[in-house]
Amino acid sequence: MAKRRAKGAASGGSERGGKRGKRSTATTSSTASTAPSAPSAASAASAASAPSAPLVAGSDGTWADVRVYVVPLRIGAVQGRVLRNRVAALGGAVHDFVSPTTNVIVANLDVSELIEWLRQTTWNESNTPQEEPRFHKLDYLVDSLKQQSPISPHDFRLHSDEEYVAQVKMAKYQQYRREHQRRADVSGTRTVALSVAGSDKMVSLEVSDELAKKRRKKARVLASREFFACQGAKATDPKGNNMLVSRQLNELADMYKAEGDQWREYTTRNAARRIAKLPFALKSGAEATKLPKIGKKLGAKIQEILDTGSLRKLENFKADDKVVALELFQSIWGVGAATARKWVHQRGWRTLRDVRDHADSLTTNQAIGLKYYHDIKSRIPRSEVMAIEARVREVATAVVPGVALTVCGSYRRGRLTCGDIDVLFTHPDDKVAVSAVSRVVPALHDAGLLTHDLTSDNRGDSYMGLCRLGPDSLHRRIDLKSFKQSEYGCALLYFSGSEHFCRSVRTWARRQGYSLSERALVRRFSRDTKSDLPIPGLFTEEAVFQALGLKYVPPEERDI
DNA sequence: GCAATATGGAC
DNA sequence: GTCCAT
DNA sequence: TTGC
Ligand SMILES: O=c1ccn([C@H]2C[C@H](O)[C@@H](COP(=O)(O)OP(=O)(O)OP(=O)(O)O)O2)c(=O)[nH]1
Ligand SMILES: [Mg+2]
Repeated sequence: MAKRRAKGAASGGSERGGKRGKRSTATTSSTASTAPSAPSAASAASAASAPSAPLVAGSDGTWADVRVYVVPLRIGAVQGRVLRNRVAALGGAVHDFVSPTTNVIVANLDVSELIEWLRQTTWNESNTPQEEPRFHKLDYLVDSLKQQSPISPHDFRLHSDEEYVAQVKMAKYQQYRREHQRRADVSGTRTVALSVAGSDKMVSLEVSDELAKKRRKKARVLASREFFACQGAKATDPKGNNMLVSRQLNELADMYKAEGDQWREYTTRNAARRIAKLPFALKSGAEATKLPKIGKKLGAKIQEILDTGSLRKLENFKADDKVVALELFQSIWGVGAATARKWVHQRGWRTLRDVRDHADSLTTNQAIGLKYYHDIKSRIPRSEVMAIEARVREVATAVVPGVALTVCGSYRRGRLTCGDIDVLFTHPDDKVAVSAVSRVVPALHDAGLLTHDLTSDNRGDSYMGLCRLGPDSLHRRIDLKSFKQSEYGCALLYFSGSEHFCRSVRTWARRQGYSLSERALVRRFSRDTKSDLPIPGLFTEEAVFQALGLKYVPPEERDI
């Protein structure tokens, strides 16, 4: 069955860095002698004597939390001094430089000039605001100072002001990407994990790795990890600025999937994910094409959505009964793009009834998928997963003493409902570990929990099938997999997903010269060894993250 | 022209 | 090798 | 569909 991907709510990441940008060396300074124009009549001078007014949206109406930097361009010395004194007199802080605590930046520039200023400035740890500052035009500060009663930025020329902020944010985002195209940090250490006798706990040690240290010299220019979805830590924009766009692109991806167009699906869905997490509203398709992996075609589609609220290409797909049927058929477990295409285009089928009427042309698994179509489609409440886990654990420990099992997948990521149950098994004895599933499966059948097999080879280390708690419960999809303890870190990382997270980690690994599978992390043929070199000791997920130079991400934050 | 995760079972 | 799955 |  083709699982429908998460709706526009997911966050995403681009795994391919943008082009390398030249770094400007210009530095910002409050004493910059660059103010080009003569002081015009300081419009702010007349702003005197007003009581407090808020400068930041949602502030408490005082200036206490306002820490402002005034860009010293197109602002005369006199006007600048007056503004700064005024803010200070009302209790706000005035910064001579942009600092980590600056939260308001005021500039008497148009957007392109401000973008240029951002570009010309070398941003580093000491001058990059920790929280996204608000950008405002000079008028904003002047008017805020002038007001008797408090005004919020949203009351003030809402449209142009928000537009200004959005454009600047995009420029800053791109600046950030450019600045972070840098050399990978090859740590020169690697992790060794030791299993502790009589326990399934393991200990990680970091040891010096002479090989890695040698490699440090040869480290090539690699993408920076913060641009990978698996390190993004960015959730969907809570304000839902671009919901309309991201939802429709995600639906378009569903249509491409229905047609079996894997790569259009992939790019479109990633675009939808990344747009969903932008912290500001897209204003045009052209603006969107500044994001990596959003090119001309997607830009035009986004523009159409912004203009008309809908996308003709998507509407056409949705109105096409062939496409609707393709999607329907692929939602049967065991039916993929090729089979659906055959049924629709060669046999003219359109409904589940059509499929049911030709049951003889189904594979064994498809027949099961069709019979339990609705059971399999419905999501499993977390509580039911826990009940199934308890039964599996009970049976498994009885038949394989000392076995350890972990329910992974969306359950481990903390989802309240799950599409299926994904269970990993291991055991301190490798021989027992790899045979765990094949020993447990017959016992689960005997216990009445397993009802249908979707894998027939029952000697393997992997099982797929249906299970149910009892005659009043729905049939649920369940996957069981066995791994050696030495593979368990990689196995947990794989089986816990999400799919997008998994692909992101593996793409990152490949960029670093590794290949990551559910069993192992291997260094791809290093000249010296002439063949692939498995990294030993990856008993835990932490060890795998560390070996890859990634910050550990708990399962709950992998739900991207 | 090619890669975009990596792997395994069924046929 | 293709299809389908995770 | 995008980017190299
Ligand atoms: O194409 C895929 C699909 C899945 N996986 C991994 C990640 C995923 O988390 C795990 C289990 O897959 P499943 O399909 O069960 O996804 P899930 O994350 O558990 O979500 P659901 O609630 O739909 O089961 O297998 C992949 O690597 N590639
Ligand atoms: Mg699952």
